Amino acid sequence: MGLSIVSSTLPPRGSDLPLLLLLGFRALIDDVHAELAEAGHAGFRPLHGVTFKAIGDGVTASELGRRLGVSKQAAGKTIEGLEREGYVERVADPEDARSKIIRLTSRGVDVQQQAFKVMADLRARWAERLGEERMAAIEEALREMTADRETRFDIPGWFNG
Amino acid sequence: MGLSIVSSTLPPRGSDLPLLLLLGFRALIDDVHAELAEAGHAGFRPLHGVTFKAIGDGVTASELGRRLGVSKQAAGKTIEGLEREGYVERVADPEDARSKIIRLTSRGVDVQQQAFKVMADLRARWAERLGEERMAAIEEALREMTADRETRFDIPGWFNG
DNA sequence: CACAATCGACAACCCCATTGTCTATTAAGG
DNA sequence: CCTTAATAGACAATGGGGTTGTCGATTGTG
Repeated sequence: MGLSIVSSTLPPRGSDLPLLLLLGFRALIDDVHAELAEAGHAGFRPLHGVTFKAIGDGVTASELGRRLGVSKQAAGKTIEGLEREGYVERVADPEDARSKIIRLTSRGVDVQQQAFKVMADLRARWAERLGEERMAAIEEALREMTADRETRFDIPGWFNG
Repeated sequence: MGLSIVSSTLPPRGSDLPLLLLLGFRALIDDVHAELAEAGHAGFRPLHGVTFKAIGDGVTASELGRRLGVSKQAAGKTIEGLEREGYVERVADPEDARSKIIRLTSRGVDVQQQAFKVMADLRARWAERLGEERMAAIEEALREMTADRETRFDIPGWFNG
């Protein structure tokens, strides 16, 4: 393909920083899930990872809904799916008879551990190519620029609107 | 909150690189859309930006669907929405009577230009805080690590599964 | 000991994306 | 040419996933 007569307006220099961050993120996540798929977790999606992070050490369906930015009913549906695949379980809350605590099963913890390991491996691979110094500089810089922002888990709603 | 007796398994060092990239991306995108909202484009969502990128200099609904990783019907719906808000228009394809070309209106180009400008400004702000050298190093590193990946626009389907 | 608030479950609804089908148009091959 | 396959976009029917609304049970508050 050649040059088009009617070209789009050129983006100014430096406006592709968000895209670069997104591409980097996607590259890592894709590699992580490729590894997970090989390890028998083919159905595990990036969104599940976020849900796992939101679950943390255990939450109620209502709280999970709040963290994910969806209704508690929607969170319940998500949980059902993860429960069916054996990643999470619901146990009675000893301190509140209304609540059921959602927490990772050993299989869930296993996926998470594997994911963490792959991420660390990928980080090492990046460091290998970029040099440990540059790698650390990137991390430090990103930490600095995002220090005032809290980690939010409502990715789909946030992005899709 | 204190230390919980049952703590979650600790993520290994270096496994938070994806999260850092995501946080950085989100920080930038949030700031961009905050500015756009003030400029009268409150309904403009991150997903719309991706759609704009996928539209490029003009595409058919079918092609847009392929780029976004959704059916042409779904792409058509998205287009209707953007059309209603005056961001895109459909014009007949002079070379193919079946096709209608979707392209940005002047209003659409305006939002895009503004978004580009805000992104460049934010990049400058980052450079101010990190130093131009570090900023450039990050960009260069990300470019290097994502050079072999093509830019894909199927974000929602990719992430949500 | 009332009373408001919250938890999870159930039901009804809605939006959006999907598949399937249709006509019009284009491209390819004999 | 003329037939046949492929593609564009419109329309219809379906389904998944989200939403609101309601309910009984339980908790916390004054």
